[in-house]
Amino acid sequence: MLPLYFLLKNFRQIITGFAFVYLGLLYLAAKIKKEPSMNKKLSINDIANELHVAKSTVSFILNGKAKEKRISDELTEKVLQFVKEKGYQPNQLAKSLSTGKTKMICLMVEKISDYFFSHIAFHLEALAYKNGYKIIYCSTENDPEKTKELITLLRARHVDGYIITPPVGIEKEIRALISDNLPVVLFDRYLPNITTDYVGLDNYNGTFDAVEYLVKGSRKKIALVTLSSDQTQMTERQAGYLAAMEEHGLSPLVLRVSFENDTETTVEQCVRFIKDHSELDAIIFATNYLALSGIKAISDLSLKIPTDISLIAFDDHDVFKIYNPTISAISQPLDELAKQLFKTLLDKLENKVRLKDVSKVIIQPELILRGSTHSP
Amino acid sequence: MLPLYFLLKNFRQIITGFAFVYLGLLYLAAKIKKEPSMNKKLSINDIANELHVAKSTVSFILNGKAKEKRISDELTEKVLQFVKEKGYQPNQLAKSLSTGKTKMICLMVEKISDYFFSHIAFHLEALAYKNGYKIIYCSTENDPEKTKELITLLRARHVDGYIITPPVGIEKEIRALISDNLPVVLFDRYLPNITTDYVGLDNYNGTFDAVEYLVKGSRKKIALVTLSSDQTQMTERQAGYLAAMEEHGLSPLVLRVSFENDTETTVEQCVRFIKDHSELDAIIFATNYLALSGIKAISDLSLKIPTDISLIAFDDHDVFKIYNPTISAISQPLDELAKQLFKTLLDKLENKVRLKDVSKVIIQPELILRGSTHSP
DNA sequence: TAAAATAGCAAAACCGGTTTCATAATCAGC
DNA sequence: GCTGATTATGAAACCGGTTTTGCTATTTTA
Repeated sequence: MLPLYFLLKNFRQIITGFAFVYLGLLYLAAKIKKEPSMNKKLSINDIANELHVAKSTVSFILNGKAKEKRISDELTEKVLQFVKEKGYQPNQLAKSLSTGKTKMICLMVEKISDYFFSHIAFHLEALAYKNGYKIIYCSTENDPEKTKELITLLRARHVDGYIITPPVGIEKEIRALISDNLPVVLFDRYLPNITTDYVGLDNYNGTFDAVEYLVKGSRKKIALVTLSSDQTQMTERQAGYLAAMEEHGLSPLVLRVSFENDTETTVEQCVRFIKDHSELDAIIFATNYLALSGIKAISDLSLKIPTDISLIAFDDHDVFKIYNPTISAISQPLDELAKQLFKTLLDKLENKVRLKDVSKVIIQPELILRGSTHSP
Repeated sequence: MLPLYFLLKNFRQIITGFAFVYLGLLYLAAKIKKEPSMNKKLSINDIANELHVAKSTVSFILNGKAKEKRISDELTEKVLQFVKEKGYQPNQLAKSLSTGKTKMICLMVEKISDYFFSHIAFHLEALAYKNGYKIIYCSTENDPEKTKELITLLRARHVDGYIITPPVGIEKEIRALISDNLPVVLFDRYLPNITTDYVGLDNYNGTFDAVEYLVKGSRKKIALVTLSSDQTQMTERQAGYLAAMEEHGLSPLVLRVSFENDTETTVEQCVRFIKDHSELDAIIFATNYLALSGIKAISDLSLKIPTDISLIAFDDHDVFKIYNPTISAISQPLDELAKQLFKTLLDKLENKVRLKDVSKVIIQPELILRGSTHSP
């Protein structure tokens, strides 16, 4: 107890001593701080100091809560004027840290350079921009391990929501996101065991209708060239094809190409496939880049499109419009997909829809008929 | 002085009173905090509390400064073990706020869905990933006003560096970035009045060599189809063409197409152009999408490639490899460009190179000869 | 006319990290 | 036995916002 007693007894002297030291330090600090004249960005503290107001007051005014917090019009005007003059931009990092919202969303696709994904990215960005969001993109390259790591990294950055084309094998991580109340919208393909928002194409109808159309054009030997992939969009496309073939009593013929093939290998495989099945009169390609390889193969074999063989590609491509002949496609409405995708996510982000309520949006593809198919 | 004196006199009692109140509050706070059992993420504070250490100590250990700060191996091990068990991920926002580094870079291109840009984006992402960076992309759509706003938004988010394909008219903003010591690498095109890092193609040589090649193949009437744009990459391509034509004593012929054209309009303009100049025996297209329109035009006119007319496109495209005939291209080495681009930026970000020292990297294009050109 | 309500703003706590400074304990040297 | 250096760690300031709480002066109500 003695030291405490000593303290008490000499309280005033001690305080006085400290006060002088403190003043001295203040002076020095001011001296030092003024010196560098750095072009440091204006902070809310600077504004508060310069105007001799509390920073809370400034914060309220800047966030449009002046009325609510009963701050005088006079002061409000003064602050707004000052901010406008100085061109103050609040630090988003600080804002994010305190609010917990980053206004960033993650776009995780298979490969950003793909025609389909880069176009979705473009449309999404426009929508995000309008709503004050920024997009971080990443490519999963269909690697579950890489994807898991990406999710970890993005969680550390506290992005507000996720748009993902999931590779199989990341069910646990998606579930973790959901159970932590982070909005996730799956896209293009889904994970069968996971209940969450999804936006995608009616792949089944796409190939089904394509087969129907070819059949009407008197094609009988219709093959499907697809990827050896168990992703839903691929299995659906195949299912649609098989169902339509069965419905018309035709025997299906499917070539499955490895995902890891380079273009040359795929072309070779197509060439052999077509040679081995000389009776073929039509091919449906399950993706646009498979179609590109297929076209090359057909060209190498000197077959005529559509006389010898009719073609329909899943997913449109700029090239299909200018190739000779032009190539028919089962087209995904890119802007509509992006729109639905963003709306679904935004509804969750802005709590217009409860997190638990899932929505599935299935967009209908459009069969765009061009020169590569006979009209019925 | 009286109240102060009163305070001093009753100091101990007051303290005791406060102590009890404090303890009571602590208890309540604990009660309340425990109740929700939220799955709130582990913070460095939680770790410090649970292990009864200061958070500074934890921070040092986690940042590999244990040795430097002479923290005992024992404690270090204990903390690391705990962190590993609980799977702690530090909050990047907090980290960024205090360090001033976000480990994010901005990729600002003309349009992310373009073949060229989306491929650059893909390569860049891979490099960024390896180095712990994330990329925010945005499309300028060549609109200086939009671009200015984008820069403002990204500055507020404190991205560490910028990779930009600049539209003309944002000189001031770029200068502002530079003078605030933010690394900026311009790319694909540059702003003549601004001294900063740049990575781009030798556009001049690209068209120059293309003309040379065509001339060697006995082509005399060589036209250039380009954009009516004053961006450097375009003016350079045109300059290379004009210089080569002059060198060979040939009279140049240039069609300038508006940037805002839709595909149909461009095709029409090409058709008219070719019709109006029936003597044409070769065309160089200044971009790959112009070439696509041009090919369509030529196909519509039933001209034979390369018999009637030879073709070379600036910037390769997947389609050029499969079109019949295949299309020759002045190819930009995408991975090399991305590599140099990222290296230039990273050198600045990691202070391997001083901010003021600018580097210009000019990549040589590769003339890829395919079916659309006669061999000399 | 005193008590209660409200206007108007300041102060402080908080978000989750990093970094500087302080302190206590031990040990070497004079 | 006192001083000074070293070791090992804790406390606190800071980054720049948001939000809760607190305080005073005035106005309204009983």
